[in-house]
Amino acid sequence: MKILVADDDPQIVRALTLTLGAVGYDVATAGDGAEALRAAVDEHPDVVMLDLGMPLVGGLEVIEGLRGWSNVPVLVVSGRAGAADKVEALDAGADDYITKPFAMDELLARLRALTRRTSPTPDQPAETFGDIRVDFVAKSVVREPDEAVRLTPTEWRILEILVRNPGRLVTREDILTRIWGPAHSSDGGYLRLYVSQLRKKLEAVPARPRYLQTVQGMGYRFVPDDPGS
Amino acid sequence: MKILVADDDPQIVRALTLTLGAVGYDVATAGDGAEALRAAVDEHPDVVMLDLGMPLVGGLEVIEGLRGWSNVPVLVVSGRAGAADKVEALDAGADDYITKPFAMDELLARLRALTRRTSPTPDQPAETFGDIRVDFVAKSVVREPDEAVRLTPTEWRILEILVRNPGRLVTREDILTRIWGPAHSSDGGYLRLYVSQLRKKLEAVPARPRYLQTVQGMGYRFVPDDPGS
DNA sequence: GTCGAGCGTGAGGAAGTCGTGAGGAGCGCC
DNA sequence: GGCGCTCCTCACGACTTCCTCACGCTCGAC
Repeated sequence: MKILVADDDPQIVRALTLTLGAVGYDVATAGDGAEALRAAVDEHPDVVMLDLGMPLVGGLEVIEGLRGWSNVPVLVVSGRAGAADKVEALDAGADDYITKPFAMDELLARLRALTRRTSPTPDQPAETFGDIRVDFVAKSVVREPDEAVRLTPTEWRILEILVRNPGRLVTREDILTRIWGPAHSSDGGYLRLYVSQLRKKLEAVPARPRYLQTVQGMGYRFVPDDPGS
Repeated sequence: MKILVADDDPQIVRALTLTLGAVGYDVATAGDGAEALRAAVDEHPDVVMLDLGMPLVGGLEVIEGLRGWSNVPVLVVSGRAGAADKVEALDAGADDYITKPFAMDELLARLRALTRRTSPTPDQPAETFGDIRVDFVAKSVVREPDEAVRLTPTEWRILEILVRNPGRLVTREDILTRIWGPAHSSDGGYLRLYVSQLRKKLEAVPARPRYLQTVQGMGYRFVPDDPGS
């Protein structure tokens, strides 16, 4: 999570850099408006903290400049407490406005609130192997280039467990309890069936599985493509 | 643009209703937290204004209740000016926090800032598929070149959820809670009905849906046109 | 070579899910 | 009150999914 701090007071910049860095933000800084715009282009911050009263290019102009091509969340930090200033900044495109002096707690909370809205979907959304693409977000499986593969809910759940553990052995018992609950810890024959159907739908040669491999007496293992070969 | 105002002081509610109504908002009101949650389910506001100090069910609990199934923007209005209160509310899921007494100008500006983020879709104001054009801004559907398609409010909401998640599977449960509130997580048969009616109005061959596809046992999926073919 | 355990796979019935037509309740509007 | 619209209930047929059963195969033990 990268944040751009723009303020013409070096002491404030320094204090914010330290504090924000300490709580885990990646911090970029700018000392005036022009620098802030340049930094926004170069660094692609996830959120911008902006002082209104900067020399040369003011905070308002920075907001307007940003909004031309980006919708990164902007938090304005200003010494001016008047409603007119706030209205002006917010209507120019700022997302929040906090007046100096401020409590660091509140600032951090407002930053969290701003970034919360824009950050979801951080992890790996998909996995591909062979000509198959498994999209965990869309919950869809397609055979490249464009053929949808239909899976039943149970098939999907088993595939997800396996593919989310690439290279690792997943015991039969593990899969059974995760799908049918703790009561089913031994296979009545259905797991075999579903794996069989998955292979029929996904493997080029179902009889000789390349990706959904059986480990005798233990369970199953998803073997991803080796990018090295 | 519909706004839900929740405050236990009738005078404030009255003042806000008048002012917000005058600037063009459609206003719903609630006098306590329980009422607020009920109104959120029934009215589906585009933004919620929440007083923290309400009797019975407090503002914080309302936020938590809302966040279980909705991500409507929440602006907290409170007499408590301490940083701790702000942090608590913002971290509970509120998007902004303003202290009483406040300037009406600023309140309106903050509301504009909040709704700006969520109402005009960040990417597209409209989506087209087949000979159908869905305009999110105008909340209208037309069959090209010029025939308006009439949707009921509920139909529109379901269509919007699906079309705003192109290619993604949307769980039946997800749709149900987002439209009928957290109490309805299992289908009594009405979702099926509305989807059926949507298909009748939008699909060329309702019996063989091209765009509004069913995923057995899981939910529905909007499959957009493939621009590549 | 024989045997048995573990696994893959086909067939088929039970159970559940989905689509759709008919129709009643509630509500605002004339 | 009558009308039109929307929401929701109910019921039934069609279809999908789940699971059982049975049988054949593979592979290691002896």
